[in-house]
Amino acid sequence: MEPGPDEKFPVICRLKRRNDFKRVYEKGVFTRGRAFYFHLLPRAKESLPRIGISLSSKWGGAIVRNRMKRLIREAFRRDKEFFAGYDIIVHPTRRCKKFSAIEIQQALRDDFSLATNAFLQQRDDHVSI
RNA sequence: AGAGAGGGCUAGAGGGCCGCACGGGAAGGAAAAUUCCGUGAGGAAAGUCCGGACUCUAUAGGGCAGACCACUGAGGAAAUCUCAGCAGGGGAGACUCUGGGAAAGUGCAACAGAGAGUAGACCGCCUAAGGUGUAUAACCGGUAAGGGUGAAACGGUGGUGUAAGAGACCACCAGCGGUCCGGGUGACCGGGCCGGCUCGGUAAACCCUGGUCAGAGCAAGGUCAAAUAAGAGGGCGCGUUGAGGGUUGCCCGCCCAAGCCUUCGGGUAGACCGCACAGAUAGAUGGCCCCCCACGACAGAAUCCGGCUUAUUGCCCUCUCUUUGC
RNA sequence: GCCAGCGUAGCUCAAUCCGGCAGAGCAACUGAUUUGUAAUCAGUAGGUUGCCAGUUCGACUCUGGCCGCUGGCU
Repeated sequence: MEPGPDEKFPVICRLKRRNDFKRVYEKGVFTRGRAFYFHLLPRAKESLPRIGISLSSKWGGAIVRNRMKRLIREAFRRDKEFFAGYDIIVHPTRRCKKFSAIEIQQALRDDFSLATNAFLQQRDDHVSI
């Protein structure tokens, strides 16, 4: 019985270890979107994506940060297939403070597709050089 | 109706789908996944301002220094805690704020002002006695009632008195000290008598009196695993003339003592316990829809309790003042 | 999470211990000098002393509470 394309278990889909974060920061690629910044590191194809969220205390109070993390996690849970094959660290910008859940989901999709395109282009450039 | 004072309660409710953390059960050799059930943020979780519990390092003793607290009674493990009271200040009032000692000593009070603490004479007032003398009143002189300065000027009012005045003297009042009586557990209150006639402010200045106090803090601390275990420079000392360490900050005294201190360089940063009838270690409470209402404010546990302070939604009760009407 | 420290002119800092007119340098502005600019000289302005209470006659200073910033401890 395979996990299937359901909307469950973001448990093993999270970056947990300090080493995991370190690897993404050091070996991954940094891209800027309109509402979110990403650190990306590709993994094996079709494997489950893993997400980490980075929010400093300067971003807001504990309530605001918790809410942001929950909304991002919810959007990620809904669209796990879309992010498949990557380790992702998300940095929300101040712009998404006012966003609702739907807006967050839309912005996350848009910015992520932009990021992957840029990433693939960068890699192709590297290969061509 | 408006303005205010005190106290209390509350912190969206119900339903559907999906999802998260922990615990328990089913099936399974075990783990993961699956499925069922239960539990799952606050009145301030916040600030870290007080006090503890707990843990480690210590602890023969003495002195000095330091920190904190301070009306009375009760509660409390304790507290910059709570309740009730007392005194003083603020307010028109409901009510509220503050709380040892200034008569043990030292210091401070800018500017202004004559004078800022046994001080003082700028303007003013006086010519009785004494001196100079131009014989008015100028000066020496006397005085501190009035003006003026200041936050504050050494009691207030009235009278006697006097050259003018002054607790110099008298009456009343305010205040101080002593003593006696009565009330109260007490802080204190009320009254009588006597005294000197007035003795200021500041202790959130030093200080005095009384009381309390070892230091650090769960990133405390403990167990396991892994890694380096290799060095280089500088300083002091090597058996009683002893470097260094411990003993609260300092001193005395005491104890240990052959290696110690410091700078650079190198390595690991995982798991479990601590840890909870919510409870993790990238850190759990969310999303969508229906519906009702006041249309949802401040805001998220990280060792745990008792308080304080600050932020903030809606409502209720009691009371005060002002205005208008009956 | 726990524990410390700091907020003064646009900037860097004094004055705070022990309360008594809030100052210096750079920067800014105006004038002089120069054909013009820089440098130089003379002058001017700029402050809720982070905020709010309290003690005091009087607070940058003392006391308490908030706000912001910085650092240390795994």
